[in-house]
Amino acid sequence: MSAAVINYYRGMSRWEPNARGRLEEAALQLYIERGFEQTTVAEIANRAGLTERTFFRHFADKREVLFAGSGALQELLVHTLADAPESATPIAAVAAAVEAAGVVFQERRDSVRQRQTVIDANPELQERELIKLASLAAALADALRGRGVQEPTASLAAQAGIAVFRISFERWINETDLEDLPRQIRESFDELKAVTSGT
Amino acid sequence: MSAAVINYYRGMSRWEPNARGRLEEAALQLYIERGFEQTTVAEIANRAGLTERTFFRHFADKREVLFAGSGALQELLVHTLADAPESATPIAAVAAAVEAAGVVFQERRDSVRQRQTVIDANPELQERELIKLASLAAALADALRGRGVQEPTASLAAQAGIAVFRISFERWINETDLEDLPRQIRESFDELKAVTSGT
DNA sequence: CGATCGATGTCAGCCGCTGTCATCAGCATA
DNA sequence: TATGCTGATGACAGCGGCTGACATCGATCG
Repeated sequence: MSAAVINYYRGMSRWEPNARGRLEEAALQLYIERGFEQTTVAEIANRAGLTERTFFRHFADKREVLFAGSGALQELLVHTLADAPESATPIAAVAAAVEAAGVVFQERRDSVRQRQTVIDANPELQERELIKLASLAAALADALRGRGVQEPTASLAAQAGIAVFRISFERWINETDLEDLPRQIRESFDELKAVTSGT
Repeated sequence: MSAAVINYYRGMSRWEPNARGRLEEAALQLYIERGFEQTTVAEIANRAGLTERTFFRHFADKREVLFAGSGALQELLVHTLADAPESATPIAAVAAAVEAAGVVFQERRDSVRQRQTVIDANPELQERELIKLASLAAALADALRGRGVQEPTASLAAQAGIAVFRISFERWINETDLEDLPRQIRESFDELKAVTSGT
């Protein structure tokens, strides 16, 4: 309809390109403007010039639109871990991967913060974030097993790494004076070492 | 209606007692029989002799009915941690709390397993479980801070403890030959120590 | 040129969940 | 004993998330 008219005058293809991206952008805007619960999927689709049905063809549910980048993050973690020297201990390999993720987050601090503000304001979104983090931990554990690490060592190292990331990330995003996330991550790994050494 | 009739003949109060418990029981049964998604709240309420509306007065949503016990678990963790000797290190205090939880789970292995089977079959329930675990970790971190432990040590020790619990629990519930959960927990704490010592 | 395809639109419908008001036994209190 | 209040439940309407089924129509391929 309206998109078709635009296309007609522009002489372009049937649909405006990048429907998925437009939906992501519209959703983030609205979640910030009105809050997650107060935003309907119909409103998001409308702002993107699409219909509600199309939204659900691109995203499994109303929450998932905020987590579109988690696949890429998982790949980064797994690849970085795989590239760690064979001699690296499990926790060192995990630390390298988590630190690499930290660098990426650091580079996009503003948008990361914006998104996190939305998530922190809504328990449903926190649930989704937690299961994504659990999925990352599972992927790390898998990658470790691929390097010959046995259970439960692989799962423990992976979970510990994700826990370190969570805690470092939270401090980095909340406290204005902690600007260096990778550094914060390194320090938290050291702190974890100190904490566990005194069982 | 039907409940009123029953009460009339029994000469008891207006409503059958323990509505909440009946709802929990009916829900678990149906989730096992047909699966979580295939069960409607109306069906649960019906089996419990109540209405859908009443279900939502007792539980915030369809998932929450499976997590009614999490409050008691949190209290157990916090109290056990508080009772640990003042001289105990943070991780040792956390270990004591998690181990106490392990004992409780051990005592109810059958019902725990049944419930976990339902959760493992459904991502929505896994999300809820993860946020409950995160809440437990937050409570442990709080309790540690109450003992004077600083951040990020408190959060790290708490998260590590929950990670150990998760991994131990998973192994305990999936492998028939690992019958002793508290023992599994102790061993995982030792393993964590070994893992982190080699950064 | 015609067939097929893929992204989107349209519509009907289920179900989770909520607000609102009614009901009515039990209890307290006059 | 009569009266009024309370708290748990029922009844009902309605919104919004989400899905299945079918229609549309430019692009692409043979």
